Order: sequence, then structure tokens, then C-alpha cells
Amino acid sequence: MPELPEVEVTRRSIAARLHGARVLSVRCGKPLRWPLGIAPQALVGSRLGETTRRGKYLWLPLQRDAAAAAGPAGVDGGLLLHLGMSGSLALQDAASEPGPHAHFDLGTTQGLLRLTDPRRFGAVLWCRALDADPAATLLARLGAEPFDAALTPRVLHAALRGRKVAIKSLLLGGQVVVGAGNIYACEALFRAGIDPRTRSDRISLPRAERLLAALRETLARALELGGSTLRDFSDAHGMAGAFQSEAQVYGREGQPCPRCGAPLRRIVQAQRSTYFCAVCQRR
DNA sequence: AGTTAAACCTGGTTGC
DNA sequence: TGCAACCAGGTTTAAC
Repeated sequence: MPELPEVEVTRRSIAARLHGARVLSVRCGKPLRWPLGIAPQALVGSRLGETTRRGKYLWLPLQRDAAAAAGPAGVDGGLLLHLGMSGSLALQDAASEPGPHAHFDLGTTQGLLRLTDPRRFGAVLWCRALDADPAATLLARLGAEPFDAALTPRVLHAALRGRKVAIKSLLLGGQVVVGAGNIYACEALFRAGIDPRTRSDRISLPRAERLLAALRETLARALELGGSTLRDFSDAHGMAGAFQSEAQVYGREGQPCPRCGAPLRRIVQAQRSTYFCAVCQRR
């Protein structure tokens, strides 16, 4: 599910509601990728700040409520969230029953924030600060934000130098640019007319420029449409995304290329399916 | 150092 | 219908 557009759609659907809310309860279900890193009860009483995003991670800042008249004051720090492959967040009534895959609940004065994640590749990590571990280590390896103005074609081109890995795998890796998962990496390369098997260091400056533009257009369009809902992604209000029906190549093996009509192909790169048009996309 | 496989889990789909 | 095999939106970790 969650690539950058889905994570950003999720962020936008919870940020305003949760900002300033006070934590009333915390419930942990089955283990996620890593342990929370703090006693859940210690979070109770904290005030939530503004939810931000870095790559596919969400950051929910928590502030100790020193002015709390009664009850615990909470902690200073925050929660680093990752939705993994199957996670989604929902704002629900405090009384709603957790389903079998609801593995983290944050009860607040503004409603219940619930992480549901069947595959449990997701994570909720308590950190003292965004630049303290474990967040610092996890975020340190991330590449540029795709919409960062500092990421120019020249910067991207320079980052590809010396990288022999196929451009599709490089996009997926997130060490140069974050945000594209399997769907949007395939779609962006199709839009840019670049063969996904192309060695990264063979991408010329003009093609790096086209790739960056295509990546931004693809992600921006997905954001407009509320992301992609392949199986069960939805925003925190339960709204499904609509981008998947606009996918040009993803999941369309054997179907005609929307540009030239040739049958689309599927190959496997780094254990992941890649969909592309061998006619329109050149090395 | 850079690249590739294995690992974490569950659930849905496909094929015998 | 039952069951095994395979596939899936991500990222870390270990191994070549």
C-alpha cells in the first residue's frame, strides 16, 4: 500500500484533528516490526504537536503537559510511524472495537488514532527526538524529498554517478530519492520513457531531468487522487484512493501499452515485479 | 563499498 | 472443496 502519496494523504487526514490533542490511553496489539521502546502508559498525558512526514515515515511529536491539572504529564519526544506494506491509520470513535489487525491505538481527546496492519511490517517507535535514535538512524539513510527544490536535475544526475544498479531498483531503494515504491517507480519510468533496466550511471543529464519531472508528476497526480488503493488502503477517514485506475503500466502485464499498443511486459528486478513497455522505454 | 538475498508476517489468489 | 504454492504496496539486516 503505502508509498509517499498514501503516507502524505494519511498525514493530511490526521494532522489538523490531532494537533493539540492530549493522549488519554495507549493500547498495543501484536508486535510490529520493532518494540515501541517505552512503556505505553508513559505516553498518557502528553500533548500532540503537528504531524510531519519524512519519506514514508510519519512523526507525531509529543510534549510533556506541565500544566496538566490532574493525571500524568506525559513525555517529551514523539512517535515515528511506518505503515510497512499493509498498514493504514484511521481516526475512530474511542468505543470502536479493535479488529484482529489493530496493533496500535492512541486514544486522545480528539478521537482514537488506530494503526491496522495485517502483515505487521509497520512500526511505531518512541523516540526522545527526531534526531535521536532510533529515528535518527532510520532517517539518516533516506535520500532527498522528491519535491525538495534543492533536488535539481543536476543534483539527481550527480547522485547517479557511480551507481551501477538498475534505475528502477535505485528509485525503490530510497537512498537517492525517497517516496517511490513499486507502483510509482514503474509509472514514473514509463512517463519518462526510460527502460527500468538502465544502469543508473548511464542516465544522461537530460534524461535525469525527464525522470525527475516524471516522478514529480506521477506523485503529484497520485496525491490529487488520494493515493492508490490496490487492496485496502484508505485515509484516516476511510476514503479509498483512485490513482490505481490511472496506472499506465503497473499490474498490466500483457495489456497494450497506452502509448504504442505493444503488449506490456513484466520482469523481476531485485525480487520485485517491474512493469514496462519495451518499445516506449529506452535504455 | 556496493549489490543482492533473506528476513520480518498475514492474507488473497491461483492451480492442482 | 481442500490444500499447497505463490504473490503482494517496504525496509532492515546479513551475506556475497
